[in-house]
Amino acid sequence: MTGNFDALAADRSRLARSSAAQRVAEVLRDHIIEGRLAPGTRLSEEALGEALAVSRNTLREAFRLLADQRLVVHELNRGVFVKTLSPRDVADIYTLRLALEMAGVRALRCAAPERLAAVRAALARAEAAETQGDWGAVGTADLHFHQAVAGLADSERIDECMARLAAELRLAFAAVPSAHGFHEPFLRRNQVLAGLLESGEIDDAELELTRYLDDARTVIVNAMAENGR
Amino acid sequence: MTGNFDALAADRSRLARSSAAQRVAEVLRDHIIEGRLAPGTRLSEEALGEALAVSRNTLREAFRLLADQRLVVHELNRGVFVKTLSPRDVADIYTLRLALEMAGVRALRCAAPERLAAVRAALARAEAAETQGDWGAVGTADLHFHQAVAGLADSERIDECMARLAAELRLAFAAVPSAHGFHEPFLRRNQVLAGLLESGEIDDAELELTRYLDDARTVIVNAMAENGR
DNA sequence: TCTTGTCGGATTGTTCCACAATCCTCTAGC
DNA sequence: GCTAGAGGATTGTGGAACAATCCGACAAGA
Repeated sequence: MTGNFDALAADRSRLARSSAAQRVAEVLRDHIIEGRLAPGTRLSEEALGEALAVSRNTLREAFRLLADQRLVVHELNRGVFVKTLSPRDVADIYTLRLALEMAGVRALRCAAPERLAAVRAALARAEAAETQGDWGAVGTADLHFHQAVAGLADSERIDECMARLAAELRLAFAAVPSAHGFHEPFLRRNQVLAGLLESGEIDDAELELTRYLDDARTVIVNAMAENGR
Repeated sequence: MTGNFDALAADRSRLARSSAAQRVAEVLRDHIIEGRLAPGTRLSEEALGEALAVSRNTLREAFRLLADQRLVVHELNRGVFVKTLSPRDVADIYTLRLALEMAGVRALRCAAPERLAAVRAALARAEAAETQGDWGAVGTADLHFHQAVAGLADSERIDECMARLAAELRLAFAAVPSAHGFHEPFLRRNQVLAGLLESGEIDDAELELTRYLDDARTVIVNAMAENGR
C-alpha cells in the first residue's frame, strides 16, 4: 500500500493547468468585471480572436464559459454580448443571495463556531482596505465576506453559486456612482452581522441579513434608475 | 404604439430555435438521465461525433453545455466523462435544495396564495401518475413539485438552479433500487407539505421541508452505500 | 520482483479554412 | 411612408491538420 498522501491531495487543484479557452475567459472576465467592456458590447468572434490571437473555436469555448457565469449572453446567429443587468436582474440576484447566505447562517445553528474563521478574515480584509481608503478593495472584501457567510453551509454547490453571483454583482456595483458612499454603511453592517454570528444570536442575524440585502438591493436599483435614465 | 402583447412574450422561449450543439446536448442529456450512459463512461469525441453525425467542434460545444448542468465532467486532455455522483455529492445537492426550497416557502409569508397553483398542479400530476402505477412519472412529478415550491420565490435564478439540481437528482434517483418504494412515502409527505402551504402554516412547512429533505438524502445515501459496494 | 525510464499509439487541444445559414442594413418600388 | 427584396457581414457547422498530452507497454537497472 502506498503511504498516506492525503495532505498532498488537498493541493491537487494547484496541479490543474488551464486550457487556452479558460485563460481567454479569464481575461475577458476581468475586462467585463472592471467595466472596460461596457454592458451590451458585442463581442465579435473575428475581432476578438485577432486581438487575443486565438482561433474562433477557442474563443467560442471561452464564450460558453462566460455564459455559464452569466457575464455574457449568447443569441443564436447574432453573437455574444456583454450582459446588461436590468433592475429586475439585480432584484433577482439579491433573492438568490438571500437564499444562499441564509442557508449559511442557519447552518451555524448546529455547526462548530470555528467555521467563522473565514468570515472573520474577510471582514478584517475589508477593514484594512478601508483604512487605506481603497474602496475597490473594500468591495472585493465585501463580496468575500458574504461568500464566507454562505460558505458556512459547507456546500460546494452553494459556494459555486455564490461565486457566480459575485461576478454578476460586480456588474451591479458598476452602476453605483460612489464606491465609498455605497460600501461604507454596508461595511458597518457587515461588522454588526459578524458580531451577531460570533455571539450565536442566529435569529437576530437572520433578521439583519434579510434587511441588509433588502437595503443593498434598493440602493443599487435606485442608482440604476437614476444613472440609466 | 403597439398593442399590449405581454401574454405573447411569455411564450417567447418557444420561438427560440436551437443550434446543433443544443440538440446534441439534449440527446446526450436524456441518455445520461435515463441511465443509458452509465456514470463514469468516457464520451469519446471521435466515436460520439460519428454516432451522432456531428463534427468534433459541435460536439465539444455540446459537452460544455452538459458540463454546465454538471451531468458530465471535463478533464483536460483526458476528455469528458458521465458524472459519477458520490454520497458526498448527494448530500451537497440536498443542502442546496434545502436552501432554494426554503426560500420559496419563506416567500409565501408575504406573497399571494394564488402562487400555489403550480405546486398544486404538480402534486395532482404526481397523484395521477400514482393511480396509473407509473412510478417513473411520479418521480418526474415529484421533481416538478419541488421546483414549484422553490418557484414560490419568484426568481429566475432560483428556478435555473433548481432545474440544474433536478437533472443531477435524476442521477441520484438511478441509485435507488425500487422507484415505487422510494417515491411512495415521499409523495405522501408532498401532500402534507402542500397542505401546510395551503393553510398558511409556514413555520410547520419549513420544519416539514427540512425533515423531508433530510430523510430523502439519507435514503439515497444509504441506497448508494448498499448498491455501490 | 519491484521500481524507474523511455517509447509509441491514441486522444484531446488548437488552429485554419470553407461553406451554409442567418441576420442586418440599405435601397428600389409602390 | 411603408414593404419587399438584394447584398454584405457575421455566426454556425463541418472538416482536416498538427501540437500537446496522456496512457499503457516494454525494457533496464537495483
